[in-house]
Amino acid sequence: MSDLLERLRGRGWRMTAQRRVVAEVLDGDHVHLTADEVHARAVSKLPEISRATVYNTLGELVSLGEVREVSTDQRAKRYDPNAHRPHHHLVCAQCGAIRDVHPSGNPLADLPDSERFGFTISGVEVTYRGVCPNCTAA
Amino acid sequence: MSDLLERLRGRGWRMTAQRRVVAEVLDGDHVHLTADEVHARAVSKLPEISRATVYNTLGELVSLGEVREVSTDQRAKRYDPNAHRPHHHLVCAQCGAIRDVHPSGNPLADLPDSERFGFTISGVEVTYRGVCPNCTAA
DNA sequence: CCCCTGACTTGGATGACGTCCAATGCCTGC
DNA sequence: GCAGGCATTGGACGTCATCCAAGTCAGGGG
Repeated sequence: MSDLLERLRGRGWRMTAQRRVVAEVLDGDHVHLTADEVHARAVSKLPEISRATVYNTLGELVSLGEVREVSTDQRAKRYDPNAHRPHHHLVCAQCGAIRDVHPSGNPLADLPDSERFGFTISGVEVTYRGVCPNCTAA
Repeated sequence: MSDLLERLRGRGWRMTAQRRVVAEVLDGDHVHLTADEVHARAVSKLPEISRATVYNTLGELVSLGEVREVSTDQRAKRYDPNAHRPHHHLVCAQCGAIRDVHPSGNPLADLPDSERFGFTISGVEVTYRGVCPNCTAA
């Protein structure tokens, strides 16, 4: 993750304790925290950090392309630090668990011109829904 | 749409003026209204209808499988009366316009077992993003 | 045809999530 | 170090949605 911090500094990001903590919280695979969860974890490392700063920082990381914003349900947005390797998501309908997945096909190729209605297509998101092993067992 | 009303009555739905109006508003292709838009249109036909009733009725139509809930952005949920023919969505990143599309591939077949993490997959949603002809021109 | 009952409707309170703002704090280049 | 400007703060505000208790109404039984 420190490479992320280096990269950001290189882009002229002013480094502060708050931003460092937020970046640290967003580390790892299959991490998909809500803003509130990020804030809760950040507080445990830096008690005086405010919600507004977490929202600001997350928004900046998204604009910089370092973090992806994911809406798997109609609840709070989630933040996915795995922004550099394209992937899609698999969501448990019961507990909300999320895994990153890499399907083999190319959905963009599957949309014929006749179904594009003159749009200039720029991207596609795929969300698989199902029930995770834990919830199936229960 | 009256066939929808017939079907619902057949399932023991108590028919009321409010429900009829909501069902009428949700008619047509490429219709993806928010709850508030549904309410606004319903009010013009039945001035005293309340927001709560619109939310209740939309929720029931969704449980009955007659309407699909769609979250194309992180704003308000949208309601899609085209629930019987499977399809995906194409969204304009600028104006938010939504079209129903029918890609040729089968995304479910594109997810190998090794990428299923033990989940029991039940469905998949695909959202194409781009810019519509109107916004491209502007 | 009317009445009764349980389902439906209402609107206002409540809650989750996110944004905005003016005042203050504190990086960083000089 | 100092200054200037970007970053942080927290509390108000906004949007979308849900909840609730009280009143209303659809439609089957008599």
